[in-house]
Amino acid sequence: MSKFYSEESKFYIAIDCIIFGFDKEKLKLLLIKRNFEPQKGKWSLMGGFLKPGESLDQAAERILEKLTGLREIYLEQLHSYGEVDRDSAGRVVSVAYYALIDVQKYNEIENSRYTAHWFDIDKKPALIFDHDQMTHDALERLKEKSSAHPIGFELLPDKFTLPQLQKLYEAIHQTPFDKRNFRKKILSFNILRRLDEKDKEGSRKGAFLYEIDQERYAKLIRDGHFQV
Amino acid sequence: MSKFYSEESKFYIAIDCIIFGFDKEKLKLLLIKRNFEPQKGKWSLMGGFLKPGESLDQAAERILEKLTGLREIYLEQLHSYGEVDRDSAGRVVSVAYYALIDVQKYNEIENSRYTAHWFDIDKKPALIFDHDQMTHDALERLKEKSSAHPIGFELLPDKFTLPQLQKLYEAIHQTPFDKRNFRKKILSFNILRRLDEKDKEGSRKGAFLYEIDQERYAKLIRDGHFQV
DNA sequence: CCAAAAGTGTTCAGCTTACACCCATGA
DNA sequence: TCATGGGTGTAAGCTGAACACTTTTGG
Repeated sequence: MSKFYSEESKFYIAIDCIIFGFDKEKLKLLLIKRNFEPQKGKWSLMGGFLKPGESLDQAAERILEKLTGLREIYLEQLHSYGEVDRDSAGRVVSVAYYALIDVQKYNEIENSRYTAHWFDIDKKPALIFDHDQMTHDALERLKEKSSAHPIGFELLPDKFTLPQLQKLYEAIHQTPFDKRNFRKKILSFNILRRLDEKDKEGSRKGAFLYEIDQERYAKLIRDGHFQV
Repeated sequence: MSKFYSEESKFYIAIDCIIFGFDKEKLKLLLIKRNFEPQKGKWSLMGGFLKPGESLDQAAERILEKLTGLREIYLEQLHSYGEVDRDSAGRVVSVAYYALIDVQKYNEIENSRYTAHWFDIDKKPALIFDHDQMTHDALERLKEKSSAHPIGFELLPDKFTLPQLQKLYEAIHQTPFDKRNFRKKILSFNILRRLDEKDKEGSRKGAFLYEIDQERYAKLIRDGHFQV
């Protein structure tokens, strides 16, 4: 099989997942207490090692599912990290992926294999190795990406209100938006259907729930004229 | 050293470089005739294997220098490719980088170790493995990146004319720009100094040469208000 | 009846786009 | 003198940003 390359060196390849969530108020990050050495007991991103029979993408899906139980999640490769000393226990090149999930979907699932916790993005603890760097890079990517592609919806439940969507974009960009301009912009894409139903959690008056018109949404992603 | 991970699998890690150039007319791609098996004699991207003592970035720099003799080149990680069967000779995960270089600088260098050739981007031959995919992805990234960051200048010589710069942006975006609007926009960034010198290669009249005001250029990159 | 969040339009400035003619020069 | 590419300004439309009041309802 590898007869041509046999004099070359081989390396461990890890996959690390930056898992973003949103709980109607704040942008969250799912972290685990590392249950193996080195650095056992410290907070870290969910990760694992690449196995021979799987592609990088498949490994990322496997690792994400192992923690959250969820499949068909928005998952995108971020960057590969290859400093020689990045992992204190050996030479490991890590390919980072970031994922967007609806916190409620994860919370419904019993998961006892890991000690996991959702942290507010601005209150996360220091992480092992270069995981802080990865998290920072992922947030930057999320900012860019969510400006030009309607991926923000991946973080919300199927039904959501416009104030919730706005809070999400404000959390990602860490800056407030004007309510009227934001609504005008979002509604102009014509991908939301207003339901005859209100969510009264946030206020006395209640805010209308919306759902995505999947057909128009798919079309918008293809044509790509989304710009928040 | 690796006592913690010793039951995990290891992999070959390759670095492949998508090397873009510009020759005052067209966007080019530097390819080599592969001089080792498998697929010896086919056109491919310049690549090599990661070695134990170097980071991914260092490996990319080493490999780029080996082909072009150039250091301090614009070089950025693109994506990692990890399909199980992407390399027909074994399991290899490849981390792709793209580089921007001034064709003239490369041409001045004698290089006999490789059979290399600059291809017009739209006339490149079919490449081995998933290198066509990598090239496609790199061009997309270059489009995005050059819209929001002034990296186009990396592809030009120290002195260049505005028609040349425009041709470059047209080549990258594969679409024509309006001459007056393009000049207005570029000059509005205040990062170019017009010299008292003309380049007469392109026309009878000759076009003024410009050079970059490095100070303002660095400032613009920091502040990031560039938008073509 | 009051507090708290939801919902709703208009105006202005700045940017993007479209567009046509004269200039300088070498052959 | 003419063919070729270089250089220049203005007007119209569009988009993004700023801004304040009314509505609903639970307590």
